[in-house]
Amino acid sequence: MAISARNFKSKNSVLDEIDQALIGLLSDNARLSHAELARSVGLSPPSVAERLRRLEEEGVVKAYTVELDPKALGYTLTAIVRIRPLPGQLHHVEKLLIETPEVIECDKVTGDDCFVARYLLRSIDELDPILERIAQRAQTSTSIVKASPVKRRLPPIP
Amino acid sequence: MAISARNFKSKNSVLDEIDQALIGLLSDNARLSHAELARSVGLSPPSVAERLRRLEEEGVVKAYTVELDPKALGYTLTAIVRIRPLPGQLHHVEKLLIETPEVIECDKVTGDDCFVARYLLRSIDELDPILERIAQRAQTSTSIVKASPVKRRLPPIP
DNA sequence: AATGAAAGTGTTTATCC
DNA sequence: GGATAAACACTTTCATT
Repeated sequence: MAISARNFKSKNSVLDEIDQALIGLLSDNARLSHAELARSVGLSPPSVAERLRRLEEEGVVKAYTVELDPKALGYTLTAIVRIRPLPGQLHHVEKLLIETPEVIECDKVTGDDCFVARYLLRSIDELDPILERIAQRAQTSTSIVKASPVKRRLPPIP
Repeated sequence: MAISARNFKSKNSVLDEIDQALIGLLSDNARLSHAELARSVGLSPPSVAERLRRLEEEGVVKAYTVELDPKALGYTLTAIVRIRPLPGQLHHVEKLLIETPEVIECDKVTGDDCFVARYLLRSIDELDPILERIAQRAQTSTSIVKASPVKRRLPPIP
């Protein structure tokens, strides 16, 4: 069988306007009922349910999740740290990053800096102790986030 | 709104085990019904509704949102770009970043590199054209994401 | 803070187009 | 792909503790 219409679709999903509208609505409030979504897009609730089922099945919609406010939990500071492990320390450093709950995101990248990690901190005083363990096994370069001109947003939808 | 007793409270939220469980459940699936949540934590649906209402009011829960899979939309590549605007170009560069839909996240940071931006790309061929406009107004340093040892996760909850 | 009861909504499945 | 209808489930409000 050649590339089937369905496989083709799932890897190159072109979403119609209604799918886009549904995703837009859910990105604002993932708890909207099928009934509310249906009223917004002009379909019946079962049709909305079926579209969401398909979007989930195709893997376009990966999850519905909750966004917490770090400030409300006392995290007043975000730091972005570039990390270059010392020779032989790569795996240990990676394990340390994974096991540090203050690291809320970490990517392994090309280039001299092997990792880029995002830390949440309660105060600037926490920076030094938290980086200390890693500093023994890696060179680090820390930037403090002053503002976020683009907060996490959706990928552009084809 | 000025600083109020309520804001104060929201800055020092200590969540009990049930609130933590609710957040944990919702972070896996923000569309779970109050009834399902209630069964999981051993409360009645109205009690769950009231706890969520409070978490939202306190600002701990900022939003319920949908997570899309960039791969399913054709974005095979993620790049992290550090951007140092040339003299006088800071605002123009910032505007450009905000208006570029491929930039799904951008922070303004301390240090020589003024911005750190996360780009989604369909292929490596897109990198050069997309950076070109910015390259006229800033020095850039690009890292390609090879892996993500820590995918976006929740802040540690007190 | 939490509950139970009741009225109002929403979901889901089957059937049809 | 989408609609309707009916059975079932959930949500929300309120009085109670």
